[in-house]
Amino acid sequence: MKVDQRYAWPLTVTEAIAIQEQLRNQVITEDQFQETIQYVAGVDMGFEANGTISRAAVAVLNFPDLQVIETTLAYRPTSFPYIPGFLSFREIPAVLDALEKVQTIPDIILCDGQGIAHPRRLGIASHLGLLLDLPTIGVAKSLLIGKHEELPETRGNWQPLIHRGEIIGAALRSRTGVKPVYVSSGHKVSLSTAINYVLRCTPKYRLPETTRVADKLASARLRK
DNA sequence: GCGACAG
DNA sequence: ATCTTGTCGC
Repeated sequence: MKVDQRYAWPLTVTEAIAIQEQLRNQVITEDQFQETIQYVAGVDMGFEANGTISRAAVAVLNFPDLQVIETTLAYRPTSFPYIPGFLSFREIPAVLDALEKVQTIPDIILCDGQGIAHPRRLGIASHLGLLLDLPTIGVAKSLLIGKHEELPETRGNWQPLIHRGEIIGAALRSRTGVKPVYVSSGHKVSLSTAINYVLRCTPKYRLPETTRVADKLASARLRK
């Protein structure tokens, strides 16, 4: 798919904050996509050579069957350090490279990380969704900000994630008896819809099949 | 000022 | 994220 790569990436945290503050108002947290979802994609990142090389993998699966349709891989020098709250500036460049190689344009992308469950409401899922103008959902393995009540052990239960009196996402039990995942709107997807799709993409394991496939492809262990 | 802190 | 073997539990 075509990806606009003319985007100017920041070199400092100060510049990054300015970009986040400017983009946060453009994020849409309501459903804004056609009802017929045919393809869902997942992205995964890996790093090599002491973190100097970024490796991005994209997996496109059909929906709701979740059969793998296509996968792509891309490398590029890492240009931004890992700083909590600024993950997108470190990972999105390589992700865009991998997405450029994709033939099948996904209807929704599930990202490894937060959507609006972010200090300035612009986690990696929201940022990527804005750049691509595609619906995105944030699915994180751990919490960045916010608090939530305990939730029942059985799959499907969830509790709202609260930050400064706002519901920014949900702690969702994607599998019975395991730690919850943190779901939030990325762009053009509401929270309830996001939860719905995450559950439909999580038939067996804690993480969505999309990210699991991408992870397998980019697994450092298997590449060694 | 002291912790917390996506991947 | 990454460094890494076996091990506990359903």
